[in-house]
Amino acid sequence: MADIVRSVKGTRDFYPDEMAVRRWMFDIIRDVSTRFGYQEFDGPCLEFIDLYAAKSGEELVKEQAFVFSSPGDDMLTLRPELTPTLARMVAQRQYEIPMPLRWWSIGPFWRYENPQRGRTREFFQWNIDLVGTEAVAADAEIVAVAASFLKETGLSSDQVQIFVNNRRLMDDALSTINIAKELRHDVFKVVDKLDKLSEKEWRAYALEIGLTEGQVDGLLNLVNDQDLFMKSDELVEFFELIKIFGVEDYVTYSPKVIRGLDYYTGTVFEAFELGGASRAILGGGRYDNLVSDVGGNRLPGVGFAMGDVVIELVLRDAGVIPEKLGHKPQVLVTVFDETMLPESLKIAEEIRMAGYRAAVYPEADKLGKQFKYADKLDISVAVILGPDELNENLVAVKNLKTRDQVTIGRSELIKQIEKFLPSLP
RNA sequence: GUGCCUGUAGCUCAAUGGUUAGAGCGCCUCACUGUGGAUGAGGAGGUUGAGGGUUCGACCCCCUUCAGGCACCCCA
Repeated sequence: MADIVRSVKGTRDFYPDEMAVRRWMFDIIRDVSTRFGYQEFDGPCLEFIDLYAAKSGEELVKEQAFVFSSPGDDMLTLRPELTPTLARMVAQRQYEIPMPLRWWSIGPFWRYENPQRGRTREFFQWNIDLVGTEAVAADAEIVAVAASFLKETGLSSDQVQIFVNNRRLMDDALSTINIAKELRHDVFKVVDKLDKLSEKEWRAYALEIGLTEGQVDGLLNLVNDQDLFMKSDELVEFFELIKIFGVEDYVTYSPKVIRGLDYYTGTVFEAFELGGASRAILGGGRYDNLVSDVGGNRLPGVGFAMGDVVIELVLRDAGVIPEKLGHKPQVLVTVFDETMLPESLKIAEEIRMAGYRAAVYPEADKLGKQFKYADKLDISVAVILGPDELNENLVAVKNLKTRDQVTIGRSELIKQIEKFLPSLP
């Protein structure tokens, strides 16, 4: 055992049970994305480091990306996020792609961080973007997609909420309490920290970046004003539209949501598990310059990203992951002895043609062992074909759940299996 | 990058510094050569993460190192 080469730190093995959960989540993501008219796309997992130098947060590339030189001495990186790739792909065909474009993607990403609960070094991320429009309806649609996903997984609006704010509104509001423009970037960071620090620590942090006591008080009033959104025509319209999308239960205004990243310009939002850990399930917002950094013309858009690790924890905690996932065989065809193997194979093929998942025990062995095997795989039906049955053109079918066994004519086989398999999972 | 905690059988864990490191579960065999979950009997499986030190004696104490977990940082 000690000789088995271990897996790379921060990566995960997906055994069939875990893979089934991942498949289930990804299927919901695909269903929701495509239902809203989004097209799937993907880029390479390897990119030149230059792609990220311009745009992403400094720390993301310098300290959190897997960077290495290729045998040809190119500086490459395993993609830590999708947006720069999306920006490049859009810029390359900026005047060919019909705008606005609706694209979505799910794939692996890598960040060199210390793994802990809810965070790995290799993870999957769902990205979805609506690019080429500044319409508020686009913002509402993207949030509606996020809400629809959460709803579809079985999470209730008591368990999860999407909090929405607007950077422009916050900018105006900060002006009313006389916070200088140069401080905005830092102030956004301060607001972002609000729920992560104690009030005392938070106040100290706010003062440290250069705010006065009066400004800190003003800021506190601001971020506790649940009606602040009424001062923003954009947000008023946004929430009207959210009602029409039918997801208003899942969406709330919050002046505390601001997002750390610099490139957001308008609507910003984050989904949180309520009551549980306060880590964001997904986050996104409106940006004005998707492609200008990679050499395109100004192109506004709105989108969000969701990692698979946190959402899976939330889904697990909420107990909404279905019990029986995956595609184990439904029927095991036993092999009585070596001479019977061809007949068993024939029967299995017959069952498959009828649309059931059937596996043949691959060799002749004690029936008890074969049953035990079926048991461990949670297979519900076994087919037994011995010399007695073969001589009279019969076959025995056993319901492993109820222990009922019947011997019937070969032509009745499928009908009997149907009786024993109540519903297709 | 920083801090804290933990490494003993496949898994979950025991074992005052003192014989040959144990248990439950799991695994294999048999009771049961045409029938599984139960029961009983037997069996396999360990360089106690690795290296060094202290000691008459180390799973236990000390140092180093590796790995894992958690938290900070940052973010999905």
